[in-house]
Amino acid sequence: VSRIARRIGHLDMDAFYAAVEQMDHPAYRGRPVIVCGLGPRGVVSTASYEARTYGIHSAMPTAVARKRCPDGVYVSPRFDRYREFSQVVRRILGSYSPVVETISLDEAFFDLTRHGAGYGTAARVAREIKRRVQSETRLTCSVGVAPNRYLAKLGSELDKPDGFLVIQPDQVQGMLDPLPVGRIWGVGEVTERRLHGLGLLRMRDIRLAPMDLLQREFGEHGQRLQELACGIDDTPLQRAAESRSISREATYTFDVTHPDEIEGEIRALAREVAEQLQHQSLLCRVVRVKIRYPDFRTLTRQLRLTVATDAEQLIEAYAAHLVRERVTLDERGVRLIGVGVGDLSQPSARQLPLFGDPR
DNA sequence: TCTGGGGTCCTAGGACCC
DNA sequence: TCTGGGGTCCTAGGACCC
Repeated sequence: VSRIARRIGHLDMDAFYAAVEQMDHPAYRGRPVIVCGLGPRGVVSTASYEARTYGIHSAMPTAVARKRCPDGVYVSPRFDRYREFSQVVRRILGSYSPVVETISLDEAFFDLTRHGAGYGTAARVAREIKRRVQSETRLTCSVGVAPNRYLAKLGSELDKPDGFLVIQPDQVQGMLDPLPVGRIWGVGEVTERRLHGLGLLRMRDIRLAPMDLLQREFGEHGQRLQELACGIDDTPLQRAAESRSISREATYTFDVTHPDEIEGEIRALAREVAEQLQHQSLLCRVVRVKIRYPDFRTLTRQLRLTVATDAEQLIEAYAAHLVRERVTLDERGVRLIGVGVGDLSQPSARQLPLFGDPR
């Protein structure tokens, strides 16, 4: 594969869910808005910038947020509404880029390479995209343009909200070196702690670290880590791939204690999963259940089927079997119950029913 | 203050087979 | 009597992302 210099863009809507709520509800504008699970076990999806000044951020328990900002506006997400805006943005990106890689409702990568060599034109086009998104959605976004995905995303992050940042190849090292290692895509809390333990605090430290140290500590991942710290990333943009799993799970306000009730919930979730499977015309060969105990210990049990299926009764029965036979339940009950299917495939002619559709 | 829901990818260990 | 090497498949758990 030839390695052609690229100009990749990344667009990130600013505090997206909260911004949509503020647009739809003028009374919310200028106030701290927190889009979150409203129950006692809910967490924050998105905090508006007003809310962030109270130290509220994504993934924070709603209870904590309420404590920090009792007068905030707390609302549950309306994904259908967000999807509408998301589609507008995607359409705009699609009119400038041959391939748009959607990461989530509020984030996407796009490719500006064909607009010409160098960064002059790419930057101009990206500016235009940003302007159009703003005028067509009335929402602000942040845009990064760089030689690859990883740097483009970093660019949009470094200059938000309402940001615009171009990172050219000769600026990469100077820009990355002082950044904390936690900014590397794929470095979460655990890896960050391990890196700190090794005395590697900034990207520069990883860039200069001996490869055998990184490889000893992180195995295969070590080399990738160093590449990212140097700003190297050759992964191409990809259109949304076929999904590899489908799942439904729920955390209950009160722990579910009775085994019959747990099985009932499992069956209901299994039916929803099967429904979606059928809706997407897919078959599964793995069924799994997930249980989280009150102490947050979490386990999964899965089983492989001999033939791929989308049959509601089968998926329901296997899920019920797994939780009955393979999960230890006691009087403490469970806080979360989940059902999922995996190893998805499209039905082939061979798998079509021989004597008509049994449904 | 107490930890969502939807995903992806990776690793390790055991069973099994030749 | 005391234990190979390589491969595949399956399961479970964990890190990570938005």
